[in-house]
Amino acid sequence: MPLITLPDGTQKTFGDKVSILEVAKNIGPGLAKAALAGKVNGKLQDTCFQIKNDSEVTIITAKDEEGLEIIRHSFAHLLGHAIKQLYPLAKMAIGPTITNGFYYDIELENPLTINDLNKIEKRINELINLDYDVVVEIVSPEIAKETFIARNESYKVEIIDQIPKGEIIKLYKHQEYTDMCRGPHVPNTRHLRSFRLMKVSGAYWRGDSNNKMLQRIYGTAWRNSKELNTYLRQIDEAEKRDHRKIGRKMSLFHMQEESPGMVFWHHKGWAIYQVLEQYIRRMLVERGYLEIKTPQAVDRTLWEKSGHWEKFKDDMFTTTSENREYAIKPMNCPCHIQIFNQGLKSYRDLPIRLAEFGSCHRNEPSGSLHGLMRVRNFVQDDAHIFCTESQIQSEVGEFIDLVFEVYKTFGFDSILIKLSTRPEKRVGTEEIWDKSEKSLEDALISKGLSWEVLPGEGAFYGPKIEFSLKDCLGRVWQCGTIQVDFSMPVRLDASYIDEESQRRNPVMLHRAILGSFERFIGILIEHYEGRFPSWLAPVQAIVMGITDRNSVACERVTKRLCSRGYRVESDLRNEKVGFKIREHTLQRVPYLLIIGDKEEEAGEVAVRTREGKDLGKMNIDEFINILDASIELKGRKSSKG
RNA sequence: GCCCUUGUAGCUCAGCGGUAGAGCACUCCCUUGGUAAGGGAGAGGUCCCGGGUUCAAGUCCCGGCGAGGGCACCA
Repeated sequence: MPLITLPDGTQKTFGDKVSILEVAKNIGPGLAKAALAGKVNGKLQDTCFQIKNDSEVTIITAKDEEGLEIIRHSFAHLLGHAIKQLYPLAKMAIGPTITNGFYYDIELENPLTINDLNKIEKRINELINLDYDVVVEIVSPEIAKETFIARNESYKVEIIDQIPKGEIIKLYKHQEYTDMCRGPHVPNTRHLRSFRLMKVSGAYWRGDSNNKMLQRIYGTAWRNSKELNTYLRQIDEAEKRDHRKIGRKMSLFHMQEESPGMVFWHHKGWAIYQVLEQYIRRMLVERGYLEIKTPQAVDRTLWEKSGHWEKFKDDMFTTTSENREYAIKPMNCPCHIQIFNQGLKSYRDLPIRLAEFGSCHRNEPSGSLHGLMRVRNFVQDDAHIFCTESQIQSEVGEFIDLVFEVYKTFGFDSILIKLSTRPEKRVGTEEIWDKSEKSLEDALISKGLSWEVLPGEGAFYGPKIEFSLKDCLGRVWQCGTIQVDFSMPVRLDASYIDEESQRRNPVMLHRAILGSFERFIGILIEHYEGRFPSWLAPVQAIVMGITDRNSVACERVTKRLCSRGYRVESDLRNEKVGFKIREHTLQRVPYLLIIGDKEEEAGEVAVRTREGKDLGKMNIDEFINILDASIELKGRKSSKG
């Protein structure tokens, strides 16, 4: 007689066994109807699962996060059901859940189109309306294999072959369709209502580019139509913020076929870029960094020495001259070591922090290019810290503080930290890797931070910490990084003289805060939806007259503001003021200054914000105070900090 | 790089075998108007590039290049 303990502490006994559904029924018919699955001693089970021993049981409904996960997973099976009805020759591979939904990888003769997607969606809706039961069957791997061989599902057979012998397999039957899964799944399709098939794309079997490419159908699924619609609206919102669209509308930059993956910065985009660069430069100078500049093209031999040639030669742009082969630098570090290597260094000189806003080129695969986010030519706010082993922790610690301070300046206050450890392909001994990984961990601990470990994701020369920020739509962007490197200084003969007059190799810390300027500006465009805070706004104020009688006064004000270093333009076109206000508001100019006869006479300007707020009339100095305060705040959410 | 989609005016898009279209933007004219679009006229295109099919090709087919969405990659 199993003793069932419910989350609220209530205990119940049943016969010699009891199913989760029966437990739910016993609690109440409403719960039984809503039950999607159960958690028995912490493990999720189908509602038909028979409990034989004393257990803690929780009934899972759509209200639970796990319930939503189950709904999404079941939708993948339902998609399979519809697919096999419409395309009997389809071979189903895997259909997992993902953030906001699910996908299914399928092998099909013909490529699916948007039309097919509509057709499949229609069929799914027809199946949903049948409210059929999903039946679970527990079988041996042998039976499962027979089942899928009979169904000509070679991918499923391949998966079964990798399941350890003796393990049981659950088959989920959606009428004539059979799928295989750990489960649990919803007991009936009436729990599956709110979904949308989003897109089709290619995806390699088992994520390996040597394998066949399958067709992947992405879907989103939710508890109810309200949640679904909220999600769809969110996607629209994200689309409106697309930095490529806003970049064109605001004339910040453009790209063109002749140089794929490289940016033509227009003066307005470049203004943003410059403000960022000056800001970071100032932060670095305050912290003892030395700014340098190194060559764009460097002889192949240096890249061979550094180890980059072997691993990345196909991903570098190269050029030749007089029988010598050069690589356009894909990164700055080997060059920074060359500067470090000039002159003998003492332990007293360390740490040496060399910073460069170095333009790098990487021949990224064409399919990976994406607006400003993934380009072939980029500039990092790059620096390399040469230090002793005992200085690592404090240097990493100081860097962490710097990263947090910079991100706060843009209003990013949710920062995720990841620690990437040794990858398969790597240089350096195990001992060095142990030491490097530990020093990063220790620095994080000393700052009281929590982090996620990404095993095997480190660079080939060392482990790294990555800093990702969440933008206003909750999207996560990886920007900052700090990487420990014991290898490169050895490979490129960097050394210093220690306390005992011994020549030693310094440790090198690679680090960046923004990552690439290109990407970071892309993130900012989307984060602010083009409404840059005043310190970044390409045009901080527009001066416009009511009639052309006011043009001279406008020009005078513009000139005065420009001469003080503000980015200000006048709009003297023969248009009504309403037209100009509309246009510059759409151009997201923070302040609109209007001068009519009255203002001109009083030596004032009427100030309106891009939010449509009327700040009233004031003289220029008063406006300068407002602008200064706004610039001083930068992107921070309050004037403190 | 791989799969699918896609490339027409500065921008957003329509046209899908038979002499290139719209809206906005642009130029000129009228208008000098007080806080999100005043009116009129005009100019503007090797329909991405190269082949092919056809009496005839933005339109159909093949190849290249670019872009979009994914996958893979990301020092």
